[in-house]
Amino acid sequence: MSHEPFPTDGTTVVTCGLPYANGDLHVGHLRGYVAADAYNRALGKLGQETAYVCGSDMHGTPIAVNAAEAGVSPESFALEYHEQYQETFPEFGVEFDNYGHTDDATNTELTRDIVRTLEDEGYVYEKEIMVAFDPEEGQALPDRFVEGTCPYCGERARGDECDEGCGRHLEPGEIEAPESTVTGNPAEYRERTHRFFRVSELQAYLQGFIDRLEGTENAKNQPREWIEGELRDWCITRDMDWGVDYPGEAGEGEDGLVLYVWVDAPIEYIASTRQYSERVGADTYDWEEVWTDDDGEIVHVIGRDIIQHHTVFWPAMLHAAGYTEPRAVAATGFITINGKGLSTSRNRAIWAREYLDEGFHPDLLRYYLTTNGGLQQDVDFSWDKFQSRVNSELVGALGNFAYRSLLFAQRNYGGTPDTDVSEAVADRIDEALAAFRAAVNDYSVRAVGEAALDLARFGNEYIQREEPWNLVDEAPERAEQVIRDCVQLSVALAVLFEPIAPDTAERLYDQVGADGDVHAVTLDAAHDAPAAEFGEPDELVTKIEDDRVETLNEKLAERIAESASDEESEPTDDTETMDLEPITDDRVSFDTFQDLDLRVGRIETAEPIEGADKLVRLEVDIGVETRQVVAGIRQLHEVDDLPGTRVVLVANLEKSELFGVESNGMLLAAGEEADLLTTHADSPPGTKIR
RNA sequence: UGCGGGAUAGGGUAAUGGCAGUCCACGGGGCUCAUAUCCCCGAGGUCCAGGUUCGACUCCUGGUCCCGCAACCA
Repeated sequence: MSHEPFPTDGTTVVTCGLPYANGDLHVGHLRGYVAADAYNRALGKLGQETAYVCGSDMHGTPIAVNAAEAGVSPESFALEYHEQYQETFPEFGVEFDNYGHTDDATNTELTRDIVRTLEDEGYVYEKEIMVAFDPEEGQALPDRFVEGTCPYCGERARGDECDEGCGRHLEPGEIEAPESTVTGNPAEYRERTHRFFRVSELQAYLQGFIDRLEGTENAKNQPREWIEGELRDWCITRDMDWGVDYPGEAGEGEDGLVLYVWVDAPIEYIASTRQYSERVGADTYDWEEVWTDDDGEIVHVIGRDIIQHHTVFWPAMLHAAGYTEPRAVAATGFITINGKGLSTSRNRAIWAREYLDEGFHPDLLRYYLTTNGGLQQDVDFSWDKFQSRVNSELVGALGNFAYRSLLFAQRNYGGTPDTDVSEAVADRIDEALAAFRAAVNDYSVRAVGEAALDLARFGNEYIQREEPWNLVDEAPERAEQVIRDCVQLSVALAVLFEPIAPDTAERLYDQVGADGDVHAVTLDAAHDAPAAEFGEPDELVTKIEDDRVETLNEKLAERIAESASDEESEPTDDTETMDLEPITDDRVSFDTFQDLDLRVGRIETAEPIEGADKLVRLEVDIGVETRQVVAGIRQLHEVDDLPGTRVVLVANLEKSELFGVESNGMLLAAGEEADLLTTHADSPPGTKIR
């Protein structure tokens, strides 16, 4: 890796975070993939040798669990999404040079290879650790699938950290009185041999790395404190079936261990580059030049939730295994919908498929997502803003300039007037090219888009100021000059805008009859002469009408409301298909039941707890006193409707604290969705339940 | 609540400690080849409270709000 400005002599790879093959694509995903695609295209425009690769992340517990629920193998479950992604990306102009997945042979073999190297280099050690095990389910319970009592302070704690008490990190096996967080079954410890990666030995290296790293501010700063603090070794194996088998001597995977998903996932970046290289030949693009040579340039575009993996564990692995370190990590912010957090479960999302089905051109969304805010900023999506930006910027500024210029040129000259571009306009184009180059070196796709839009605005200003329509008769030479300039500006716009809106750029390039492939040319093509003759231009971008936006807003609102009411009706509709837990065989004595002090309560006040999805803080009148209780009941119950509701409260449950709010008692509620229990006559608050 | 990131006009985005600028939207006026562009005028802003300073969006202290990760009394 160099720190020379782009273009460098080295070979670049641009990657984006692997989509997890577990659900449909929405605008939140698209933002990162489009940004990385645009960035890669922009690098190409600078003449940088580059490739854009990615792949689906197929492993990990959530896929295993969801596949089991769907009654299919994890492999076919994940593959189905993988294929869907593979089809969808090109529809948005996101064109990977290679798109693989983490379960293919290239990746699994390379992963085992790298792990073996880590072992050979002495970065891996075995350690016997006690792993929590659910004997009834016959299932190991890694990390947060177990909780119990902290051996240091006696507080309730998670398997890996005493989160509520002393805050200590807990090693597997330390926690006392473990139980499964999935089934609630008491867990027992079994001794297992796991493998650890000595990240701690790479601390000095990582400190240097983070100083060299380029990219967005959040990616460069967030890991600092961690890298400069105490680095712990990293357990890289898991007790699971689904994943890359650990490269064991006795036969791979024989001991039932797979690699932690965060080991094989980023290695897909390398594997995918390699697949590309092998397909096109090393003469065209050599993956080893990127990943093992000093002048390979690796640029990761990721979501800001996975910064730590890409700035600590990943460079540690690369360094220890003898690979090139990343030059830049650019972390994108998130997408909100109408100012609220995108939520797939509540259907508050704009789905990739939905957008296309509405018939909008992909370039419009590409433009919106890449230029609405800085890369690391959160960006809000609304159909209103979408319309406004498309109409005023793409239609009004860029589309209108190209259309009026080319139409005028075609009608008056049948194409490009036969004269040279003025020096002033050539200079203005150079200015735009410089802005474009600076944007790329700044990892700012937003500024790439701005460079084009600014030039379009200049074009409108220029043609307006010169009024060629008044000059054709009075000063024909002058008119020719102006229109020649405007046609050249259109050529430049096509070249500059290609990374952001590849198809729009291609159509514009066609309209001016330019030679060559606008996707392949470099920035100097902005000065290339257009065709002497070309036909009448078409509208580049279509305006979005108001009633269209109204309809879209209604659709979205309806859908969100619908999915909320679906959730409400689900528990009753689905009783037949629901897996009901068997009635437990253990009988309890009446005395044991008497130990519970259950009371009728009436909710007095209710307010949501900041930052929690389901929790609500309640004041509950139980006759003798009013209790503050925290309950996770927002799936089914509107916070505003709660006051006045009669509920059943476990009054003598030990106190606990959630999100920093004390909970003094527990409400009884049915099922996963927490359907509240109530009384049907009018027992006053405080009445004992028996 | 722990860790981290962030906050500049209605929406974006700039400003080595030195006149808060710019794009879109908004109000008024003008122009018109074009999918209503351009020009002129106007209204509107540094999250809050302290501090350092001749001078603070910028530096320091405290707070508020938003977001991510973790924790979601089931």
